[in-house]
Amino acid sequence: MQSLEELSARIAETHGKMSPNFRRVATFLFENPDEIALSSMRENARHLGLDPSNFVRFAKAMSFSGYPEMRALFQQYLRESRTGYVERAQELQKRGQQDSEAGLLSRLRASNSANLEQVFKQNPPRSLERCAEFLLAARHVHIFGLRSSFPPAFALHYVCKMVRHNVHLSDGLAGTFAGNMRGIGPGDVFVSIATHPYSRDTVVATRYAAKCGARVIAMTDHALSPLAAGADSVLLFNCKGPLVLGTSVPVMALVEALTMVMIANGGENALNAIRDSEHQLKEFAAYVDISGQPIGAEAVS
Amino acid sequence: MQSLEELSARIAETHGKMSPNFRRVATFLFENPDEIALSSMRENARHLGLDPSNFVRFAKAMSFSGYPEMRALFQQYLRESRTGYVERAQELQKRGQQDSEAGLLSRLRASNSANLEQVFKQNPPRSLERCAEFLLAARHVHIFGLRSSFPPAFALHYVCKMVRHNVHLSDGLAGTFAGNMRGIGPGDVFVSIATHPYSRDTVVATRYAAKCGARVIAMTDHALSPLAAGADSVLLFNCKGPLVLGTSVPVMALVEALTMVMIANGGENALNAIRDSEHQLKEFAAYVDISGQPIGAEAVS
DNA sequence: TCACTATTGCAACGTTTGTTGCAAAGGCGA
DNA sequence: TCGCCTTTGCAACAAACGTTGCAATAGTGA
Repeated sequence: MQSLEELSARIAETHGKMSPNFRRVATFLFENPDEIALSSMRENARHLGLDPSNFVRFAKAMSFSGYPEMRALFQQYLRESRTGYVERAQELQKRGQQDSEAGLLSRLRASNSANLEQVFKQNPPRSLERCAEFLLAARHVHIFGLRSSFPPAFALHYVCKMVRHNVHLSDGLAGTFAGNMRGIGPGDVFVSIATHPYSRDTVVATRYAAKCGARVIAMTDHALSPLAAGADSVLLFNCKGPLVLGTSVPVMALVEALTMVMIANGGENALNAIRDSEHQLKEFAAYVDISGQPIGAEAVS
Repeated sequence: MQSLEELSARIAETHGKMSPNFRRVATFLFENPDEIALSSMRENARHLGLDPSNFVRFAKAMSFSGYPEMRALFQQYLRESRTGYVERAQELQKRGQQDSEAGLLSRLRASNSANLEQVFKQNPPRSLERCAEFLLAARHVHIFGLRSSFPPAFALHYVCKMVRHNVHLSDGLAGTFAGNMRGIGPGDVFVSIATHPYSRDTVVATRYAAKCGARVIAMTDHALSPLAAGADSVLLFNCKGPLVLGTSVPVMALVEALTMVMIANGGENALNAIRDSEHQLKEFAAYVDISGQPIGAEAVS
């Protein structure tokens, strides 16, 4: 018995022949897997109104050496993919040899779905609205994200720039951090994006912005992130998955949710601004259709 | 002390004046929050080579009544980040009854889910594997994506660069397209990313690359896309959603699926390359922990 | 009905946990 | 150098833990 999947199969197979109490334990396992991992056996027994021994006997009936061995599975599940790059990559390769390529991908898909759910769960509409208000009311908006956090930063900047012109993306090109942030102060908004391990520059810049009196919106992966400390608003997302490196899918979803709320709250102005941007790009023949011909005004879909 | 945020602030505030061991404990908290929740105090102490009492004293120094009270915060956090199916379903129903803001967001979420499903449906493992082989065997890899397609291009480049050094991202900085692609030819791979409306530069560059004999991987939104014509491999994704502008979430998922397959197929070499990248970043103190201190080798868990 | 078996709570066992007093070690100013 | 304060490991403690033998109970077949 080495995986939750095996345990699940074993339970399903014997569920019909179980005693009432065993059945209650089994049900509890499925409905509260996190509690198995986090709470003690006795606590869970108390919560169920059962004697602790039921849990021990259940574990042994499932051919574990004891309860701790069974619980270890649930703990492992909870911390799955929360290890370092290297370990995760090794696991990835192991799995790749065992399972088919398709299995790997389906795991990725499952993790994506779960992470997306979490983004919407962890960040209530109120949080997003609050951030959107900050952005719309800001004198200047600075967006900061490095390395793997650069794509979402760029995406946020790309959209914000359409709605408002005073939006700046710090890409650190040729060490221009300081220059980009010159003059930041009260009335400005600083959006910083980072996940563990946190880039030094991002942390420093965020603290500097806060010190200068700017409002700070932190988009990060954990409430304990150095970005979250002292931020005016914190938006959370998960970046853990079966990938070797963190996934950016949830951040992107979060960024897009934020921009959507911002545009919705920005009224006609925001919509018109976007329409203008689009039109301008077409004017400059930035886009082409399938034949390679520039898209003219009449070709707008 | 009732929340992780408060704890975070308290630690950040006193981190400078902490004793060496306390600092190690603090660092451990931030880098392994899950282990605090899941493992026992003694286990974590063992893992750190520290006496258990350090943890107790640390908790008390942070004005907890004892270690369990501190750990409860971490457990609660882990619990909340992983809610059960039932709660999720209930919330889903609630969402439907809520105001328009939430309605918009739930539409966004639904569209995200659907698009993600489609990414995995439209691109069978075989396609991804084929692309991964191209990338791993290439002499040089060029990645091209502009505007809203730049984030996924950057993300792809960021990961590929860890595995292979001969990967180039065309960002069009100062009109350097042509320069970046100089010398492209047989044995090279050109990855181009674009959605409707297609950037003129991307189309031109892609055709040029194909003409030079490079293999072309097209990541685009439609089989009829100008990128798909003449490409050696086409990966498709959807970019339509309730947003005014297209969504980048599906492309990111596609990019990450591709990189995952690539790493899984890359063997020890890919693994070592990532290990090197990671190490190099820490060498240069690119990352910090909560206090703003560089993450040194001894802090690597 | 009786006898047999499976089920379950109880109570005690040894283990591990979180905790704390104490003393040794280390650092710093006078 | 001395003396003081902080830091840290050690060892012992109570509490909580997982575990198990035993007896009471409930259920089943003859």
